[in-house]
Amino acid sequence: MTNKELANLMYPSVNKTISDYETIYPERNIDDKAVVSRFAPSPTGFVHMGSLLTVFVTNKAAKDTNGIFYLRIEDTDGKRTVESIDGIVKDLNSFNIEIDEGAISDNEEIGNYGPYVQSKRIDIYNTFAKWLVENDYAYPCFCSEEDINEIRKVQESKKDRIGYYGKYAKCRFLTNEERAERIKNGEKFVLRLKSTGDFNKKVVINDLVRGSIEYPENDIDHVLIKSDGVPVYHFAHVVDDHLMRTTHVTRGEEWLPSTPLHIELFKKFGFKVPKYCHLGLVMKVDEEGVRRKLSKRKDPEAAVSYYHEKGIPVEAVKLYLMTIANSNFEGWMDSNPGKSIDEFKFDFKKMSKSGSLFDLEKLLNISRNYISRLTAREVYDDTLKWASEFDKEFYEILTKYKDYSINIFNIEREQKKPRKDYESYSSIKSQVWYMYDELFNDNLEYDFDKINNSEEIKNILNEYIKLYDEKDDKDTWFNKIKEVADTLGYASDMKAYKENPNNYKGNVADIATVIRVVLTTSRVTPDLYVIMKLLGKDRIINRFNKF
RNA sequence: GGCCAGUUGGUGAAGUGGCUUAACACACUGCCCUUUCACGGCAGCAUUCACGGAUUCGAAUUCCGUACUGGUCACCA
Repeated sequence: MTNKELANLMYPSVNKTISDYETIYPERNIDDKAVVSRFAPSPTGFVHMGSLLTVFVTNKAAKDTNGIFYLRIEDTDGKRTVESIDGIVKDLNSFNIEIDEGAISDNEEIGNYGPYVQSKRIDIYNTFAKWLVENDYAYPCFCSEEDINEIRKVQESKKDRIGYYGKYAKCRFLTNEERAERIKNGEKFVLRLKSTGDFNKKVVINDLVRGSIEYPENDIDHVLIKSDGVPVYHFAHVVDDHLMRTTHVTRGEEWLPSTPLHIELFKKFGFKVPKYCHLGLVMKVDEEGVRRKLSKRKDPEAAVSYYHEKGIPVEAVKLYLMTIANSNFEGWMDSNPGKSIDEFKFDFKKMSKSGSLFDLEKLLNISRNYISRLTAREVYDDTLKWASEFDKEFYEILTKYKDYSINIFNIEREQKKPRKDYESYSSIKSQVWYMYDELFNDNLEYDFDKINNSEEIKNILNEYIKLYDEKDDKDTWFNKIKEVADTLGYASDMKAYKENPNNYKGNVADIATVIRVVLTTSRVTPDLYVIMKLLGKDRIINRFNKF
């Protein structure tokens, strides 16, 4: 019996050839240097921070070269419950990552190289599988799980390499007649590669991130198609990335060891091997001080939604990702102030080979800097948007006092080096709450410093309110605080105070602190002069009386 | 256990044989400025690049070995 006859028996419904598909999915008509790349997640819910880095970098590489970035859904695992892809699409959208082609919802897609969902490509895989059988590059295997375990036991006892290969690959030695017989009897089978690799020879992987890496050639007769007719990752990867004309395969470094298999498959088909970019994993140090992969299950900060809840600007997350992706990015930013991240040329070669530690501290710092460069109006709009979803109370206040809020956000903003105290939109309320009477009313805890005697505090307030005038400019305003200091026996001149502290009850800073704390409860606030201007005399008097 | 990769300060890292007495950024510490905080300024923070050996006039940078960390060895991706 010929291989062709066997192939027909195995894949009776196949009615196309590989060259048919080559015609349907022709080489892309784009520049030689253009990168065609993809994000290919399995549909297990939402996008993980590590994946987001991969997506980001992959997408950037395509954009930088006027290439194509597409989304392919790898849903070939029957055990993982197939969920909607909406979560993935939503997360991508929320980071403004544009998809040129691919699935855009559970039953819609764009682009001419689809379907982009692997479970809809079974006919294609079968066509390629059939070709392998015809050419003696693959064969049906009838081994059960027990058979495989048996083989492993033998290999372990002989200290041989584990795996279905060479003389251990029992079904490799069946005749086509035997194969046909068993198939006709309805026996389940998987399709296995008939590997021609030699473990003692080396194959070189030219990885864009890692340079050239030598591996032993693959000689394992890997399963290509499972007994349910669905391909495994390895096979789908080769078929899809060829047909979709992918030029750059970006994936986690966990795929490195199976790359020799992928290369063998590409070569058997006579396809061009794409460029590989194996990225280091994003790590974190957990409570026990152990360095490990950032986990979707254990680490809240692994989920992309965490950043939305926290109100960390999408742009800041992107900037952070780029700093871990290409370490020269920060320097580039500094020497190109105001330029968009889009103008930065990303380079795979500059990526770190080892997995980088996820640093929330650094992200927040970038976020602080980013927010400090926005206009007060932008801060208002973004915060309002955030609050509409995550803080209804604040949302209402912001809506009610729009102009007032914008003025608050503008404190010490329009200067060369703006204030950097908002690390996220969620943190803003806790820094400006005292500006709003609605939030100022309950359970006030005043954080006084040196002067904490209420009689003395009232004295100071009484003395001060006599002098306060809303129309004062900043110097006049401060001179009046000095005046109160002088009247009550505090030093108005800091130098004089430092020389002879014992001659005074305290100094002008203590007086300013009292006013500050009575108005805001806090010792730490932005410029008190501006705060008082914004509060207005009525509120000031109220708060003085309230104390 | 086999195969592969990685290892520069608290963190991200620059660095590809002499310009490195190891850049930059974050964090941290001290001082200064100052009505608080922040900003800013100044200073400090790895005599050393996991360890051992080799090559060399010279090594974080090349080679070998060891250790540690990570990945992988499924009809999961």
